[in-house]
Amino acid sequence: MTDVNLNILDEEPQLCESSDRTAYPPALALEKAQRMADFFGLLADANRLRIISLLADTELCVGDLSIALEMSDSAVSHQLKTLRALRLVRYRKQGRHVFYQLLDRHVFDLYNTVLEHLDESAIE
Amino acid sequence: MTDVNLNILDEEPQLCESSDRTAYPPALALEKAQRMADFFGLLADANRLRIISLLADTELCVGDLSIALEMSDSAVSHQLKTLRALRLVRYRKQGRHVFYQLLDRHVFDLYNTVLEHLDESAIE
DNA sequence: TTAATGCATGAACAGATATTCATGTGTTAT
DNA sequence: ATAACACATGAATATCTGTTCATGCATTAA
Repeated sequence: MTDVNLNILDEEPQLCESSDRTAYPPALALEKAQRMADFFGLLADANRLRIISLLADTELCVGDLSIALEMSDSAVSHQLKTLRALRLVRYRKQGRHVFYQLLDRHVFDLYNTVLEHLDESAIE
Repeated sequence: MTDVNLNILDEEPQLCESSDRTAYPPALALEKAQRMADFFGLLADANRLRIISLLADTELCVGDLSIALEMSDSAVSHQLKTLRALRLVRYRKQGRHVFYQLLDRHVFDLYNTVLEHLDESAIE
């Protein structure tokens, strides 16, 4: 209880201020990190997640989504625009309706992974 | 090639504007969606991802991180504050240094999942 | 043809967030 | 004791982002 260093790996570099940046383990490249961040950012909006959850199971048009999610048509449409831009959804036009469907299953896998994670451990 | 409805499931409800919200499949509850969004939001910042990538392999102090990532001490410290608030990192004080280490492996799993995903498919 | 519907979109606005800057606290070195 | 160092933090700032509002376009209904 007194030894705070108890469970720490002892082979840690302990560089501490070598001031030579190359002495440190290579960090994730900023550009790649930014692309990952953008990807996670897609899932970092509650309404977008709810749209994804619906479009994963069912093909729905904009009006359907706005009713089911109690959002405005415009808000839904804007969200779908971003999902479209990243090819996460496909859509087909039928008359004056536009039906959307989730295209990228990988995104849905991630969605489910985190959903289960939050169920077991209250992340807060 | 002419049938746009080719690969669409035919048992789709096609509700379209039933105007009864309960007629639609239940959307992810807004509160839960928000918690998921917050979780993804944690990973939606390039510098935070780079911090996570370093702390997953190595125990480092604030100064180390700021040098390795070419960020200001203050910016790093602020980021660590948010990671700390969510119990994603542990830290131990040693003299005037504070060493940080990634605590939540689940986050790192997600990190790696997306990292690999971006490697194979250029998401843009 | 005219009106109404479904959707898209640009601009404006509001809220969130990451960084910098200034400052404070505690520790080590001189 | 005094100075330098490592880190934390509040405030201010700038940027990003999601929604609303107004409008436009295409399609269907009257």
